[in-house]
Amino acid sequence: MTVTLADVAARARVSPATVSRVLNGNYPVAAATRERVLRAVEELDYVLNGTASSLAAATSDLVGVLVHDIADPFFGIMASAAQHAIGEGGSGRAGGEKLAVVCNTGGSPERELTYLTLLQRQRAAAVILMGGGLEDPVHLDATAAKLARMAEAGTRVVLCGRPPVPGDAHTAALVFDNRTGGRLLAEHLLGLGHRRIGYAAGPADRTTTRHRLDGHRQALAAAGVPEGPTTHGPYDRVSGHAAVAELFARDPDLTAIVAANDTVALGVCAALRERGLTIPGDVSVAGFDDLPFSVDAVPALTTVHLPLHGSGTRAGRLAMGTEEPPADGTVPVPCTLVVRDSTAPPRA
Amino acid sequence: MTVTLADVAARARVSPATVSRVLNGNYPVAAATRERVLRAVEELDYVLNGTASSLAAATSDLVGVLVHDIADPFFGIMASAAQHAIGEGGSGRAGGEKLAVVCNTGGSPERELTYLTLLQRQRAAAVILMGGGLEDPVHLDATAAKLARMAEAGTRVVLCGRPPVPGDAHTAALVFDNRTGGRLLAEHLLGLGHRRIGYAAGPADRTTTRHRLDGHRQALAAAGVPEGPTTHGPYDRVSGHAAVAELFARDPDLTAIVAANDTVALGVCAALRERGLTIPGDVSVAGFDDLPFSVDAVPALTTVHLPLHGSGTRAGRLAMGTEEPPADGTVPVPCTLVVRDSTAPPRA
DNA sequence: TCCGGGATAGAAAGCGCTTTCTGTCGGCGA
DNA sequence: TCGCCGACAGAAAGCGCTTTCTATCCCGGA
Repeated sequence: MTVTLADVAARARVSPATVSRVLNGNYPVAAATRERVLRAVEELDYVLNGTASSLAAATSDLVGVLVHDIADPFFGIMASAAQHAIGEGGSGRAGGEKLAVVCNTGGSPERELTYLTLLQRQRAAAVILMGGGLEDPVHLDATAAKLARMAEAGTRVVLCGRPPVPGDAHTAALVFDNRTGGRLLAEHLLGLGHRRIGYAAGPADRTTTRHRLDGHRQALAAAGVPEGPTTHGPYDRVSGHAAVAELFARDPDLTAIVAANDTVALGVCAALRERGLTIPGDVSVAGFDDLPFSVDAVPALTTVHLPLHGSGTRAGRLAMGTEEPPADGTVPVPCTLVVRDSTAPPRA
Repeated sequence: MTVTLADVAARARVSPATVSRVLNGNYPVAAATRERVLRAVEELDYVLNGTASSLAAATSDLVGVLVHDIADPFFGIMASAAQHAIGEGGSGRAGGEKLAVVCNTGGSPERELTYLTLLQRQRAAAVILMGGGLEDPVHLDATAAKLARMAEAGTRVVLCGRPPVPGDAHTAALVFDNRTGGRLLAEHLLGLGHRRIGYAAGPADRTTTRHRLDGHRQALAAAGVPEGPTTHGPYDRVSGHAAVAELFARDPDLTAIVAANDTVALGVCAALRERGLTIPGDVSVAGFDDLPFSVDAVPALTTVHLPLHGSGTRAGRLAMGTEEPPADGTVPVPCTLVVRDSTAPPRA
């Protein structure tokens, strides 16, 4: 049926062991023999059976990358960078590369667990979890437990943009400084003179959402400015669009709106325009993440830049073991404010 | 070390065979026995070894989804939909789901082949290739040959947005009617009165690019309007931005620009604005794909809608075997024109 | 000339599961 | 009452590879 290693061995007139050694290259084989084997491989069009190989060697070439939503550029960029880093990062078993696979959890903890189990089944070499976790302690625990077990079994675990599990020594974590990001944005608006700032936040139960909000509130409190209205919704434009009505209902005199991220900001802008309001003339709008389209938005979005690409790359390297994590496993990732055209001093 | 099926069997006081049967559920097992086994699984926290299972059963739960670039929403949306369809689509072996893995080829045929080999190694259950192929016959042949071999070995192959391989009976293909899309867009602009239309096209060597361009030219020819300047570049905003200077250099009197896709259109708009030109007052701009941000662009983009989500879902179903492909394996996907604010009659 | 040892290659024992082939047992028709 | 059959469970033979343990060969040094 399909060509097996034994067939290659027969054709090259060597033992299966030798073929395996040629393929894996971690044992001396005479040049002539190697040549013969490689020719046989070529002639028979042999493809190694990865499942058998993984089984026998008790390791695999699979690296899982779990994201909330691939279609969201935030994850797309990080995942893509990680996959690239993993592809580059030296050869896996059998002279091949690692297979970096990205899986969509849809932000659902159940799916996340399902995928983790699947990856665990495949004895994945590493797993990268991208994106904020849930605040819900039940799910947190379940996930943490599973990750701990996987780490124990030799799977490298990397968190990217998600807070580290307290007390877990096995996992490396890249943590975005969302709190500072939120603070910077608020300080920027306060500095421009805004005093009534609405906040179209992300889902209430995610760590990312809370951290950004925390920083925002911290800045307001420090300036002695009362907190404006806040809404919660998914990280999409519809959510931003819907937020506007709600925010204005709760404070008709808003002069600025901070959005959960750039995509939400786009929705906010659209809704403001529909109300006949200009940006930033009537209302200033700020986003988060500095996604690629933000610079082309009209007006170009003031936002908080997150080094998405770089973080994805580092996550990939950590997963490959190419880069060693710091002692405490946590790699802080700074956020920087990017001021563009969507924010300006309030009119009056 | 790790818990194996034999451990579970011992604990449940049954044979390994029985445990396997309980787990796979394709053989009668007495309720009481099943119960006992499941309890043992639970108690020991047993996780099936997917590699062993795949090896023994000669199939796997892996479904590969190859895309040019996850970070591009075009692919993100399709991949995400496909992954969802695959997740839903009934249980894989061992009561689990299929593991849909998406891989970034970066549009490089070498990486595409590498990933295909990796997937072939893993004895993937199916492979979905998303995005236009290369025009280059050498690479086409290499890929086609590999796909044929995989299909022969039982892997289901689905092409999505890529023309079918002529004479290949094994693969199903969802083909976007890019030609009609290009034609519709051109006819729309011609109908508005435009006679000098520039085209910021995608990479010259991709089928998608050529098909869109073909349709565009066909419409111009039918109307007896001479073809305007054309540039080629990647599907990103920078490419669109750069195209503008080039297009105007070749025809300073352009009244409309068609972009390779919406992302490119964004770059075109930005460059036009930098030149002090208004859209659509001075120049009309049209995109392609109807990506989510197009409706929020300012002005909202006239574009060609591609049912990305639906196509991804269908591709997923075809890969799962949930949906049967038509006899000739080709599923045509229609494009529809979406007229928004970025196109208007030319000034004079 | 003889021997120790480095360099290769082979034999064979698994890796952890699936599945075919055999039972075993209780019940039912004759 | 006997025999047959269906329902269930176990034995054991792999699936295709890796890797340890051995064997062989040929070299240089004594």
